Amino acid sequence: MGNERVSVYRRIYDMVRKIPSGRVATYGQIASLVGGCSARMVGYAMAGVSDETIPWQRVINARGRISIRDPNGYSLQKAILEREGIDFDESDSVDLSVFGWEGPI
DNA sequence: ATGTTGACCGACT
DNA sequence: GAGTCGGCCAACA
Repeated sequence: MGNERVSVYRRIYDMVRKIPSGRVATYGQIASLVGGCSARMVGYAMAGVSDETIPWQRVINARGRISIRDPNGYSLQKAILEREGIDFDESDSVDLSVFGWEGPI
């Protein structure tokens, strides 16, 4: 408790930092864990990331697909995730039951 | 202030 | 599977 001083964005980024390499989380999952924000806010927060220490690439949508519309950003995210060991099936989707993050303990 | 646009989501057709 | 819709809410014009 007692973290109301910290902005929601900061808490979103802190939660995203907890996702281990080789795992992915969904926007809604992060929003739910952080509380007080919607999946849309998480997506918006990810879009503005410039900090190298934030593993923004490990956040994908609830269907297990990459949500970036820009083709360059899309292939960048996919490439990084594949390098981390994430598998994409023939329809470019990740099996969340295999690679989905279980959450912070 | 108002309107539009998103790296969303779930329900529906 | 593909579209559409309403709800969500910050950022921007």
